[in-house]
Amino acid sequence: MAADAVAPDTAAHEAWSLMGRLFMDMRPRMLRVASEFGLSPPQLIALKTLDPAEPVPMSGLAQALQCDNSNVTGLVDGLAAQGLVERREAEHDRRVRMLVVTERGAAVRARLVEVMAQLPSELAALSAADQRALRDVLRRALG
Amino acid sequence: MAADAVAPDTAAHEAWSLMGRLFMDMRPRMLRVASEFGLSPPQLIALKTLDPAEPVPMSGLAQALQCDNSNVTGLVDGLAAQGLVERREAEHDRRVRMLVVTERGAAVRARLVEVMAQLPSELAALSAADQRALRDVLRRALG
DNA sequence: TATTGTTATACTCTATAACTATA
DNA sequence: TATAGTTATAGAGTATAACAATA
Repeated sequence: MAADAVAPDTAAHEAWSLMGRLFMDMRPRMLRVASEFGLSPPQLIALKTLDPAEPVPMSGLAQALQCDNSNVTGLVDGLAAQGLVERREAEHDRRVRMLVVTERGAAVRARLVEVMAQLPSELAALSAADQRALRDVLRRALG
Repeated sequence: MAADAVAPDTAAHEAWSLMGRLFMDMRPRMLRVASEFGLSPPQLIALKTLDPAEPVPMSGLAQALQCDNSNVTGLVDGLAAQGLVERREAEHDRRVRMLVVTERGAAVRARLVEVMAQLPSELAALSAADQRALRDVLRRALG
C-alpha cells in the first residue's frame, strides 16, 4: 500500500527490501498450513522448533521461542491434547519436564517442514545459474 | 533447535532456507521497535502499511493486512488514541471512514521504516560485489 | 438487498506475579 | 535461597455473528 522507498540507497538495502517482499508473501501460506493442520500459528512454530530426535525441557522451548515459560505451558497443552508431544520426567531433576515429539507429532512436523520449505514462485522461476548465485552469496553471508 | 535439513536438495531451496534464518533474526528487532514506540506488533504493521500521502478506507487497510474489518476497528482505535491516525468521512459514501496519517503519525512511521530497513549484520558484512550480486538476482526474481 | 464499519462475544497469545515442588 | 513449571490474572489480537447507517 505505502511506497516505502525510504531505505538507504545501497545494493544491500535494496536486496533486503526485496527479501522482505518474499516473506510477506509467505505469511498467508503459513496461516493456511496452520489451519490445515488444526494448529494455531504459535503452536505450528513450536512444533517446528522441536527436534523429534532430541527431547528438550519446557524452558528450552521457551528460550528457543523467546517467550516466557508460562506461555509455553499453554502451547504444549494444545500440542499434547492432539497427541503431538508428550511431557516426560527428567532423570536428573524432578522439577523439569522433557518434551518428547510423538511418532504422530514427528509425521505432522515433517509435512509441515516440507510445506514451509516450498519455494516462492519468484525464486522457483529463477534460472539455475541465478539460483546457485543466490545460494553462494547467502552461504558467504551466513556461513 | 531442530535440524530441519529436510528441504529438497537444490540451490534455491538452500537459499530460501538461509533467507529464513535472516528473518528469524529480525523478529526480536521488530518486537523491540514496537515496544520502543509504544505500539503492539499489529499496530506497528498497520501504521507501516498506511501511506501518509494517500488516505484509505478502513476496509482497504483490512484487505492489506488480510484480516477482518472488525479487527481493524480496534487497531485503528489504538493508533488514533495516540494521535497517529485520524478517521475522516469520505465524500462519496457516508458509510466509509478514510484513514489519514497525522503529521505525528508520519514522523513515527518514517522512523519505523528506517529502523526496520536496517541491514542484518550478516548482509552488511558482505563484500560490495556480493551485495550487488544479491540485489541483481533478487531484482530478476521480483521484477 | 448489499455494504461499511461497529459492537458483542469467544478463544488464543502473551506477560507478570504468585504458587508448588523440587533443588 | 533459587529454579522449573503451573496457575491466576489481565490485556491485546483475531474471527464470527448481529447490528446500525447508508447505499
